[in-house]
Amino acid sequence: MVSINHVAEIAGVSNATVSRCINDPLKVSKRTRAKVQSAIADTGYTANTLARSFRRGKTNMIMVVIPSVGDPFFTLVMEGIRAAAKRCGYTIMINETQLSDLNADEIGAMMVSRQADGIILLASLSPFGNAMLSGTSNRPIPIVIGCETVSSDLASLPSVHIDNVGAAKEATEYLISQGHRNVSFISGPESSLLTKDREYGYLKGMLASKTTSEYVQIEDGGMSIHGSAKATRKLLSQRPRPTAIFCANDEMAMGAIHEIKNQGLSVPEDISVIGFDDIRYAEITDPPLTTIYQPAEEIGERVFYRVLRSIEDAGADDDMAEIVPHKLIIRKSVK
Amino acid sequence: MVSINHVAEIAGVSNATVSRCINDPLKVSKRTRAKVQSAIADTGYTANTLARSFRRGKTNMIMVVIPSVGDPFFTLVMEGIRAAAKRCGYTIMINETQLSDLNADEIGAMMVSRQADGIILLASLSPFGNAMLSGTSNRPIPIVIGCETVSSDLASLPSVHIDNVGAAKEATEYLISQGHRNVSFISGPESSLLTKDREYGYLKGMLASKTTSEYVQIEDGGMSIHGSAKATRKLLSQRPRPTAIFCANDEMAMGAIHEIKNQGLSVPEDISVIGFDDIRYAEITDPPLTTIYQPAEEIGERVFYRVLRSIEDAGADDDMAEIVPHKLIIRKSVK
DNA sequence: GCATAAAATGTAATCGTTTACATTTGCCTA
DNA sequence: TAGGCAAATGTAAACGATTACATTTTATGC
Repeated sequence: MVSINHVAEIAGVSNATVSRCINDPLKVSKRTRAKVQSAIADTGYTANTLARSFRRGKTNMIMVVIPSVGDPFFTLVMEGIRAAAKRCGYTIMINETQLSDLNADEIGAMMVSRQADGIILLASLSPFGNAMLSGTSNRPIPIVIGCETVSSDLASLPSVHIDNVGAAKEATEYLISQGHRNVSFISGPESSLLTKDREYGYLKGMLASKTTSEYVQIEDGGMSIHGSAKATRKLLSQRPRPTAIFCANDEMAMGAIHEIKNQGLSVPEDISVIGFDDIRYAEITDPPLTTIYQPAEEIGERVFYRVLRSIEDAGADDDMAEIVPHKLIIRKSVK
Repeated sequence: MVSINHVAEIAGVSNATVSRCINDPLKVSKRTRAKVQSAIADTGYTANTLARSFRRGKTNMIMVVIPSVGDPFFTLVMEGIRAAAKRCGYTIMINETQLSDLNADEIGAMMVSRQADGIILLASLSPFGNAMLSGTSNRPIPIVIGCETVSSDLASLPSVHIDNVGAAKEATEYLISQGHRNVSFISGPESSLLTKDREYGYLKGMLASKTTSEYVQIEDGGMSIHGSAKATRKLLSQRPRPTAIFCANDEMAMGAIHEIKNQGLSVPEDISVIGFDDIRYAEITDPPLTTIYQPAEEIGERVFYRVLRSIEDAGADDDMAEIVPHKLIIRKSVK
């Protein structure tokens, strides 16, 4: 493999000159620049990224930890991250880590491995404290949470997300305003704090209304289509039967709709369904899904810039939560 | 940041001993091992991955190039890759590159950047030749194609995929066997060779039958829900109207079904729809989607081991295509 | 043409590991 | 206890880039 020294030899200059020619071309005379460039072309030289990153102590990579690459919502967030990263000359590395596997120590290990300049966490952490996460100054590299929130057990981390509690409350209130009294909620796993926030929002919405405060029913849908279908089956078998089901994300709403139809009932005539996220399938479900829209790409973009700012200026990190607006999208799955 | 030298000093040994203690503990005496280990624990030392990779000339990373991280089918393939990679101590790096952006030169650049020990391409290459892709020995690091096929313009590359032509022909023949004569095909973009193969399979199926050989209709659905909906609208406006639509992937089938219903028609009573891939949504569409199943995780696993073999033994690379079996899954979208 | 400043280039140290080779230590046997 | 061999450890040179500092070349003004 051709190295910078090889190029230097061919061009008849020192390796330092070749390096300058690549990284700061104006520092080298036109004549030598031409020589070096043709030597580079002749040899087909490309800088060894590892050597460079090692020496510079900077990889220009951001690691994104994501619970599931297949999630259509996170895909959009990723898209926002990717676009911003590209603009800024960063490469993103996706690390798919199941929620349950993820604990603060593992993140700590990632942080010190120096393979990335920063970490974006599209997942919540298990509530095990870790020195590296407490306090800006202890973190070897910056870490920002997107979409999710942080357990209060941990020192707070900078984050970008919607007001999950408020949005879920809004969705619940919408169902109530449509005349629903028996509203059930299909939640995600314990490990997803964001889901707990939505659950809390549901509860707040239900309890705020005298008419519904007695009917509160929560079933775990495991954040999957099948889990949600199963949860729906259980909900439908209970009496009084829910007239509306609020799912913690759209994919679970799809599972719920499927199961409701399977039982010979129809949406929204018999049961209304409302989702969360507004993924790309939401408008083509049958009926089209009423849901909460999150500005996914914007979250991605903001979360990236947040990390970038901390990379460039370690002091800029402020551990604040940045709240972006959500929106209720009314389609046809709620009557 | 604490380095190996620091640990060595604390433990009162040389850095070489610390290194051995980490990489080949049996080579160091029990007594020193204990000293070193406690020094590591005291200092919280973690090896600098960059320095290590640089020195070793090996990163233990595999780069996966994927057209869209959100694609539910590729997600499954990724899952297979990831599981196998984990077993073998490799980290995977996902590089999402839009099909249209991807050309052989860019891949070449990735190859020489040495950031990964191997490349898995879940995408086809633009038909621009590149010396690095022609002939095993020219490639700095191994590259294997998964799911997709390679343009014959390029020298062949090792690959793992189903028989797309055969599977598409089978799907078409199934429609014909159900009595359909006017079968239309919704294809993907030119850049996706896999889609072209499926198109070719469709053509073969249609032309093999005297009854359908005159009706051949192909519309570009751009591999997206919306593109497919648009293509479907066009197909439905034509006379004679298709009685069945074969979509090059399931997501486009979802778009087609949505549009058919939008027009007040029903599936499969008025129009039958068949998809390809058997993604997780296929069984919850309304009606559940008849489609071609691909062993996605198995493909991922095989493609990983293929790369691994080439990494461990450069001569093992054989440029052969490995064909895995597919299966027609009959659900309710075809009558 | 000379002094001087500025620009261009070269020299060599450095980043943190690994590892070939050299040296020391420990153990066993005669 | 000396001799010899194996095991354990140390020494120092890589890996390929960047960069502070030293040196050379070029440009400028007189």
